[in-house]
Amino acid sequence: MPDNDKQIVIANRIKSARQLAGLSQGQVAKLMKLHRPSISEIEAANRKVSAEELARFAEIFDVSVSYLMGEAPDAVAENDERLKLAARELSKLSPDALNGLLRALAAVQSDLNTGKK
Amino acid sequence: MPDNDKQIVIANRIKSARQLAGLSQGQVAKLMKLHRPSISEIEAANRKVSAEELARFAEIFDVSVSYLMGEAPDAVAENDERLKLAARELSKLSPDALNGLLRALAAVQSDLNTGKK
DNA sequence: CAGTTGCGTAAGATTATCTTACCAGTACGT
DNA sequence: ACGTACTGGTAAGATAATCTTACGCAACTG
Repeated sequence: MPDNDKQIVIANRIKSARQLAGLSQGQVAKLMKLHRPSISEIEAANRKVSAEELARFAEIFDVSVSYLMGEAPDAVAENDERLKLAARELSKLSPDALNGLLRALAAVQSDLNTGKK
Repeated sequence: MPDNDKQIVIANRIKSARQLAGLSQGQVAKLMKLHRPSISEIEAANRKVSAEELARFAEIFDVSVSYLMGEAPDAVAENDERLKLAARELSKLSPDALNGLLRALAAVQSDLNTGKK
């Protein structure tokens, strides 16, 4: 499974973040309400980390979740030029208006898909 | 255990992001190399989501990981994620429909600006 | 040396997930 | 109406992951 790369990156980030936070595995285990061996296995990439656990790690170490996931800071890929224009229009709306519009759009789309209306 | 709240939030975000992306559970299951019932259970918050899986969901739906985690209600970032989803909805419309919608948006916007409603 | 702390790891018990299957609702064409 | 296909929820046994306890070892400290 060459897809474990991600898990290894996450494991390494967790370990280094813990060390930089000056915490022992035992202390972290207590804060996470886990047993110490679990922390050890997580840092060795022998155990998966759930999304909830990842959020808690980020809290404890005071880092962002995306950092623990080894993500690049900026990742807003906009391919279609028209989408940019549409998004720019939308960005001028208030959050409430945007909310309503999103629902309306979803409705329109499902109508198109099902051939209704 | 208000600790399951997080998982419920994540589950809801995944479900709504999937729907807005116009994908069925089966399609997502294929992309994730999981079985469809697993997607169903994840969206029902009956199964945990691993960090790796969360990253993959974010890829597939083209949203940020932190959005799926229900994090950082940084109004701007939140708005940005919703804009992405809205923009993708727009891309599914016909050119004519899109043009009309853009005009309607401009009208709505001017209404907002002038305090009308 | 004796005690402590931190970390890694093993093994059986426990729990979660997977896999297959069946079900109901919806939409569409015959 | 019918049959077919697509979507989503859920059950049950098989499978895989995690937990829990325990042991071992190295690096310190008094």
